[in-house]
Amino acid sequence: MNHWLMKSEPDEFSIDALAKKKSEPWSGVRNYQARNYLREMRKGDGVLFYHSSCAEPGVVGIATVATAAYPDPTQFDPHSDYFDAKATHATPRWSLVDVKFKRKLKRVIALTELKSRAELQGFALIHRGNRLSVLPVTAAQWDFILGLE
DNA sequence: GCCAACGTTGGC
DNA sequence: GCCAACGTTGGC
Repeated sequence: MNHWLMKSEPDEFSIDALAKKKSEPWSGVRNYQARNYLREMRKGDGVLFYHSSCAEPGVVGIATVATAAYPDPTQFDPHSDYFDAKATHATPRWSLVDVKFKRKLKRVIALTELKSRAELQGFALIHRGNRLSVLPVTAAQWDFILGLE
């Protein structure tokens, strides 16, 4: 099993929204590196749910990858913000996975706290300038972060 | 294929 | 709201 971190703006889609919906197609990723990580995901992989662009950015919950990657339907929808005229059903460009709620953390593990930990200095999230919305997490990083809870 | 312009992300 | 980082686009 692999581990990942997925960012979401809580004003758009929060951990509480995921809790209500149980499972959600993670549409709208339009970055090739992030897309490639989505394609590497397997059902059952662990996901740290991260709130970005908000008062307290940080890890707020745990989710599970519920499906392998499949074509993101919003790329074919001309009415969608995520429409991509260059994508076709024969050659889809963008992928998504379904993400299933597991649980909220007892507290927010803030970005500032993650940055302060020597154990996480190799963690992609805390590298300055990293804007990827989907990131790999090592088993050691996963265990350490959840150990902070 | 280079690279300047532009747009987006996201912390602060 | 600012701005640094950086991915994408498009002219050449």
